[in-house]
Amino acid sequence: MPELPEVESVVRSLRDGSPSLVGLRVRSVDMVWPGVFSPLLPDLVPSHLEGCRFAAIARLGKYLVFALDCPGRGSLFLIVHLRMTGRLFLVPESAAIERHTRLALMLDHGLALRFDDPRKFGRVWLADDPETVTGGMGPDSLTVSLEEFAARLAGHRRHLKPLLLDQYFVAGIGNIYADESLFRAGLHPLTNSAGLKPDEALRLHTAIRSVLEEAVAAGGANIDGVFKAGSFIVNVYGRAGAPCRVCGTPISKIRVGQRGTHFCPHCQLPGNMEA
DNA sequence: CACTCTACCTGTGCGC
DNA sequence: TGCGCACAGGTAGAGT
Repeated sequence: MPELPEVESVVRSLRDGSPSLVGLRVRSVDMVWPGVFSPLLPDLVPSHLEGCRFAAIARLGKYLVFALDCPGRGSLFLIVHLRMTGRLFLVPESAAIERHTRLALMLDHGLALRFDDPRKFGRVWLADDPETVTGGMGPDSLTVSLEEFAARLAGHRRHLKPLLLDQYFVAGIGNIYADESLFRAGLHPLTNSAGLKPDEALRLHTAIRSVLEEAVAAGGANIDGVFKAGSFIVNVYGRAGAPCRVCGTPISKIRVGQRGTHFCPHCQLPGNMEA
């Protein structure tokens, strides 16, 4: 389940790895599953992409944004969201298309950029301006300032868990890091954002930043037997019934806004939650 | 504005 | 062993 740290890890490996994607030119496009471009008309994709050269790679929330230089048309952006199970990686062009391969871009030097996604949730866009795809998202959760975060919190009257998951509030947090951040902040997931005291808002901001920074440094999360992008060890996500690593109380699991939500009932006191 | 539900998908793991 | 089914979750969109 790629969230901000996992997406950042993909950006870094494609940009800073050897070989780097930056500088490579698209020679041809294999539209293995055209639906990946939905709702764009897939017929138009190859003619837009062929001849374009990868110039830069960035991350906006959970989106990967590839800036391309295209002969005769200037800049173009290829934008990818991995959603639940998408993976993006460089392979030798001769590598076989696999069962879950959805898109392959044939590049210079016998390389190919592959997008594999068993669940078909992941999506790819082409745009002259990435804002047409990512526009409206909140500030990046890795870099948002305390002042802006606190002001945004006060502007809503919602439970903290669904608020953190809302990409229009802050961008980049998913179910794993929402639960981990609330645990580190010592805040119950049903705490109402509008009633947060200044020190609680500070704790939450600090927790989000430190959790995400540690997870980025670790190359993403390592969730026992489920998900293994990197080596970040979770405290609550997926640990229902297991002892809290701080106090030993069994971790609780509830549903909040249709989402599995994990927390320590001792370390994360109900506070100002309603009901 | 806040919420809930549904749809989109398929691999996994459970109970029987 | 095998079957059926709940479950996992990011996001959009519709409905309450």
